[in-house]
Amino acid sequence: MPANPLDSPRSGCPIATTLDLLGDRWSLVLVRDMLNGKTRFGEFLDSPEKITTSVLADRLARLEAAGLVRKQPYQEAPVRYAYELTEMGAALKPVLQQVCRWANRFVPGTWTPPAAFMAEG
Amino acid sequence: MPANPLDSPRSGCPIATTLDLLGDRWSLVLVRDMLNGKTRFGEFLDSPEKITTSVLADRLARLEAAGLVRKQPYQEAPVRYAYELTEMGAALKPVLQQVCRWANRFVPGTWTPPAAFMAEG
DNA sequence: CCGTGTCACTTGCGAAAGGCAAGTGAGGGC
DNA sequence: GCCCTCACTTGCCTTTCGCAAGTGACACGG
Repeated sequence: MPANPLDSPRSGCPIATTLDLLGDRWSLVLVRDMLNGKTRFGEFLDSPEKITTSVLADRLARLEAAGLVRKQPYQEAPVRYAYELTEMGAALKPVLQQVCRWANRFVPGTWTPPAAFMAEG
Repeated sequence: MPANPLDSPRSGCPIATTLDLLGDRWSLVLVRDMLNGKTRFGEFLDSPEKITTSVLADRLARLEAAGLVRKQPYQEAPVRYAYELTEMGAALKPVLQQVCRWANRFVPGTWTPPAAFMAEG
């Protein structure tokens, strides 16, 4: 796949184009974690879904290339980076809220997200 | 992957569980087509994203196993099947509408969906 | 009958992506 | 000097994807 899938979408359909970028099992899990305040590599590894380091590094790079995530050093010596959502990335929140509503209604056993996450949507 | 990923979710998180089922580049494209009235194998092949027959057969089977899609014969001799969304599948419409709003706002070059698709959301 | 065509798939194969485990390197603490 | 943490990278193997071709049931035309 290209580094930034938005460079060569399969079609102009907004759904297909979004799936070119986010249509895998991990990207939106990372967006979820960032919406919940996680910023560091090690924090993403701690999530219960257990992403591997190689896939995590790849997804962070792709999300950054696509403009959803910004990578900033939060300290020097040694340099450590914080990953945070851009406006474009944070704007996926209503999408994830709808996903949660759907899953809570139709898929038994899914957790109810914290009220703070579902608010203002 | 298991035939029905909802049998062994990575976690109880509604987002992760939904991605176990729909987190690939094709499933939601098919849901989109069905929401737009397509029902037959050949119709899905005609979409501009050009899914291959093997992936299409696999995704239809998985969506059926998960309860999002119902497969019904619409004629005999030869038997031909129509695929249509169940209530669970059709309930993904608000998710796709949010995806369209996001993409139209942030991804240049995406088509504006027909008003009928975006209505009542 | 016999070939041609359509529909709905299945099969085979090489390429790409994903999962797992181990390694690396910069620095901090003792 | 030694071990620890953090943030990755590398290698290897398995799974999935994409493309192409093949299959089987039937309708239609000549």
